[in-house]
Amino acid sequence: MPDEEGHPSREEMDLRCVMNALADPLRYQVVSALVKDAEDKERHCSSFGLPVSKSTRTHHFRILRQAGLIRQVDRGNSRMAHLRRADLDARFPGLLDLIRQNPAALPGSD
Amino acid sequence: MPDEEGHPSREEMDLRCVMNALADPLRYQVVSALVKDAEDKERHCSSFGLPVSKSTRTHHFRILRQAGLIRQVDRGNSRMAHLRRADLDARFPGLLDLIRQNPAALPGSD
DNA sequence: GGCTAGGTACGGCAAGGATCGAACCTCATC
DNA sequence: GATGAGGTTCGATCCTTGCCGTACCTAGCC
Repeated sequence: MPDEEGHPSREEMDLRCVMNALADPLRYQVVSALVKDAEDKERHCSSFGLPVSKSTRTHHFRILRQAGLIRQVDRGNSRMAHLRRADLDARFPGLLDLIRQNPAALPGSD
Repeated sequence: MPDEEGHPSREEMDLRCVMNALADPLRYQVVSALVKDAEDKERHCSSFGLPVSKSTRTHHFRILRQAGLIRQVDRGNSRMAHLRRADLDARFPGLLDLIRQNPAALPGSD
């Protein structure tokens, strides 16, 4: 079962759940940005420039977290997100390569 | 641009569109079944045992077709579907392997 | 030609989910 | 302790979409 913060274990990850998370353009944009980052780089949840309100952002990050795509950790006041690269590579080999080769069409965020 | 029947060319395929198509359990089930089949095997659209009406089936197959996952060809009265294996392997290498390794949890069809 | 089976198109209904604002919580800072 | 920034939760709204039935089209068959 997922931990208290909703992170599934590597074995619990479900491909359809991941697909569903990636089907949304905002969420794909976040994951695509994380994939391009350096290994395990942590990013502020508000650093992706999502054109939505705080509550909507929380909603999208929860879906990404519950799908197992990202891990969120508390850093004092803020919350940092980073790709679960090792878990994803182990559980869904090739997935991150696919995303890397198909970057999100961002409105000027490259 | 897609042809008259809505099949996108290999270059037109969009990963998010594919993800969106695969996010639905019924559609994932269809693609998962096709992936397990022999190379380029054609299947009757009604041979997947989808628990929905004809019109809903048409709806789902259209989405799969427009995403580029399957190709539908007229065979007289019926319409046969087959995986666009070569196109998918070229455009999204590793995707079909992911699906193959994560079969749909079918209600008694294994 | 008439019938049937397989598919599609259309209109409508209902569930899911993307969105927001407001209220609240927590931590860091002053 | 007060303040402010960053996040979450809640309730409401609205749009998408999965679903169906009906009507219609086409091909094959009698």
